[in-house]
Parts: sequence; C-alpha cells; structure tokens
Amino acid sequence: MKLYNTLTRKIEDFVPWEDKVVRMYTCGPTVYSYAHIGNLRTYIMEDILEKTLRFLGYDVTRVMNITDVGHLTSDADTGDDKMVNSAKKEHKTVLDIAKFYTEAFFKDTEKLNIKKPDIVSPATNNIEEYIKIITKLLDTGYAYQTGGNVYFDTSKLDDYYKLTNHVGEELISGVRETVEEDTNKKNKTDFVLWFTKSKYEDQELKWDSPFGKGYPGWHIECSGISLKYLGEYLDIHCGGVDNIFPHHTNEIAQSEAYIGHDWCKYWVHGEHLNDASGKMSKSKGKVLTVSFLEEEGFNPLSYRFMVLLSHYRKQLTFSFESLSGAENAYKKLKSRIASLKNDGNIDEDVLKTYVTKFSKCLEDDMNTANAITLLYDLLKADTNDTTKIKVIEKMDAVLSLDLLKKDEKNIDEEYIKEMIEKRNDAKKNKDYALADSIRDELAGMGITLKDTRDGTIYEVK
RNA sequence: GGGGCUUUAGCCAAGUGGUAAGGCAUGGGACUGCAACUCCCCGAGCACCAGUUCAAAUCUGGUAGGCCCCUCCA
Repeated sequence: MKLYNTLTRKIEDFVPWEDKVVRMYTCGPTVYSYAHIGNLRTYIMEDILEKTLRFLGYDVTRVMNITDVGHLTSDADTGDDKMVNSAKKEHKTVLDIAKFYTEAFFKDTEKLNIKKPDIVSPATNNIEEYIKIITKLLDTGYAYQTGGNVYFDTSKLDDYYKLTNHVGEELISGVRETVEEDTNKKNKTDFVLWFTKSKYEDQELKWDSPFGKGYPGWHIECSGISLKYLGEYLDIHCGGVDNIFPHHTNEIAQSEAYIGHDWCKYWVHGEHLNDASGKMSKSKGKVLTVSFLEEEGFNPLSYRFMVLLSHYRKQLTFSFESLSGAENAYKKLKSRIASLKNDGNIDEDVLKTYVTKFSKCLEDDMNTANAITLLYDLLKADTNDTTKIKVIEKMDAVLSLDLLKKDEKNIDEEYIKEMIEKRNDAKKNKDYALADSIRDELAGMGITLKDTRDGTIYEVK
C-alpha cells in the first residue's frame, strides 16, 4: 500500500515494523462539546485507513485517546482547561461533561459507520504512565523543572522540527500579540509536561506526583497512551493537519527522547473541512454537527459519501449544495443497487478483477473517489447481478456506506398493496382524481409509488 | 514575517508527459392519463503568462486568487 507520510513529505510504500502487523494510533476528541462534521472528516479518513489495512490482510490494533483533561484554551501557560471551562458553563463536574460528550461522540461516529477503535482510553486513566515518562525525561536531562512546572527542553534535540518544514525558532515568532510569553521556558518551543502552577487555581482534576500535585500537559497524553498500549514501535499515527505542529512535533520529541530510538514510521494527516469563510472551528459560533444534518433532513451517510468523494489530503469546502448533491447521488446509487436480484452463480473471475481494482484504488494513498467511481463501473459491467452484489459486499466492508442494507419497512404491506390495487382500478376506470389522491395519501406516509413495466412498486422513504 | 497546500464544466471530482474518468444539477428525448422512478442523449481543453518537449492539465519559472499552520483546534 502507498501512503503519504508527513514525515518525509512523500508517498511511500507502507512497510510496518513487523510484517503484516499494524500498530495504529489516532488522536481522539477533546470531549468538552459536540464534535462537528469537520472533526468527523478526519475520523472517517482514519476509519477508511484502518479498514483498508484489514482488507489487505494486516492485523491491525488501533488505539484512540479521549482527551478529558489538559487541553488548554490558549497558550500553555496562560490558558484554562477547556474541560473546566465547559463544566463551569454547564454547572456540571468535569468528569460528567467528559462522559456526556464521549458518549455523544461515539453516537455520532456510529451514525457515520465509523468503527470504534480496538482500544479507547481516557487521558485521566493513564496518569502513572505520564509520571513514569516525565520522571525518566527529568533523569536523562530532557526535561527541567522551573516555576512549579515541568518543561521539555527542545534544544536537547537535533531534529525537533523533523515533522515540519520550520527552520528554526526565529522563523516562528511574532505572529500573535495576545499570547503572553512564558518567561520560565528556556526555549520558545519548550512545552509543559506537568503543571502544578497555573494562573487558574480552580482545576478540579489534580493528581499527586513526584513533581508536585498537578495535572499533565496535553502532548504527554498521546505519547503515554500510545506507548502503554502499542509499545515502542508505532507504525501509523493519524490526526488532523492542524496537529502537525506543535502537538505531533512534541509527541515525537518526548517519545523518542524517552525510548531512545525512532518511534513512529508513518504520520498520516487529514485535511480540513472548511466552510465558505474558511476553517470550521468549535469556537466560531454555529457548529455543524451530525445531529444538525439530521435535523435538516440529511442522512449522515450522505455526508460520509460526500467525504469519500474527495481525497483526504485535499481541503474540502462544505456547502449544503454539495451535500445535497452527494445525498442525491448516494440515494440513486443505493436504489440502483437495491434493484439487483440474485440471478445466478458468482463469476469468480469478474469478482476477482473488481476486488483487485478496488484494492488498487485504496492502496493508492486511499483514493476513495476512484473507488466509488469503480462502483459505477461495476453497475454498468457485463456480468450477472449475483456477482455484482458480491463485489459490492466486499467493497462496502471498507466504504461502509450500507450499500446493501435495505431500509427497514415497519409499515403495513397489506394495506399498501390494497391501496395500489385500488389505485390501479381507478386508473383503469380513468378516475384519475381518485388515483392521484391515493398516490398523494401514500406519499404523505413516506411511500413513493413507481409505475414500472412490471407493475406498480413502492419505496419507503 | 516564515512554512505548506491549492486553483480542472453550474456543483463535487479523477487525472502524475501522449492528446480531458465518474457523479450531481440543468436541458432534450423515450416511458406515463399527468407525474415520479427508470432509460437514452447533450457540456470544459484544465486560473493567467512565459518556457522545456515531437507532445503538458500533467515538468520548470513567474503572476493572480483561495486555504491552512507558526496559538487550543480534526
């Protein structure tokens, strides 16, 4: 499989540390509010990656964290914990908030057919792990204590910027006026591993540690969880592009300083979903959530379809026009598939040809757009329906668009058949007013009649 | 100020040197009592300029626009 690796800025052949085994870590959500569909785009990409690897026969273990502490609202040393802010606003405890939004997150991902990772671990469950790492970093001189906090000393590394193209400190200064300079830091890029002192003394969550009672910095969380569950040799680490710097850069710094050798081979980053004004953001007012799409009458899977129609490394601009387009296409595609009938034996050659083509698309740095085009080719292909259904079944193991799932019909079939007959009689008698009123009545129940050559059939919305 | 990405028909989008996939929408046609569904048909020379080449959407240089990162963020 070919994958774009942010580390080398090239598309590379994917070769895991251990043959056929993949250890995959994906940055999880910060659970202080609902995930928006832009966040979810990255999780869809990761889902496709995981399923592709399984499809290709790899033994995948995927781990995801839940950030329920430590994400600061602004600069590391002046900020306030997002979880705490949220709790204050909603008059709940921090852990209540975390639990609530964690559940909401998984409800959303489920609606988008995103598989839950093998291991999901909240940041607050792994405090000992962070303490262990920080202790060693202090012992080996990669970290230092000052002003009550523990910092990572980025000047101890030769290649701190290996994940980015930043050339040095002098190039990344002077952007922001509002950030207060932390005078405790030895270097501009140093970051906090453990806080005991914060301007905000009302942290609800604090733990005892050799460095004082406090709480972990954000970056140490992902390193800690990853090392704990996936060991010292990681194959793939995913996240959104915005995490490249500083989050992932810092993860590499602390992890490799801790274990003393190269850590993660492939860094895969998903591009953002933008709206007309640019990046979608939780702090920018109106938030597009899965529930909101549903309220607007969209099927969440139409959004998944829309995402798969484009490439994960390309920015995508969200608009209701394009979502509607995607939904139309998705509905049509599903109904074409629904009309396939089992009509013979599987043509193994054709099956193999299409499965191979499908693999090729995904192995090409996850070209899902071409994978979906292949679906259209298949429907037009000169083979029997049974074979087509089988191919679609295989493809949907990765695409997860419920392509073969029939919409449940919890309706009175007998009644509908009766009404159809009544309408056909009316049509025969040229009583079109009655015929139309029957059609309208059924339409009101969400039932669409279709007059085909083989008689009238119906579809449930 | 520095770093990076991006620009293909109304919309989404593939394409990685050999003469523009696919989908959605629109329009036309068939079907229909009328519709819906379905089926058939129809559209661009790839932001702009200059190069390299027998040949460029694809390579090089430049111009313009958009976006992202450098600050919590998927």
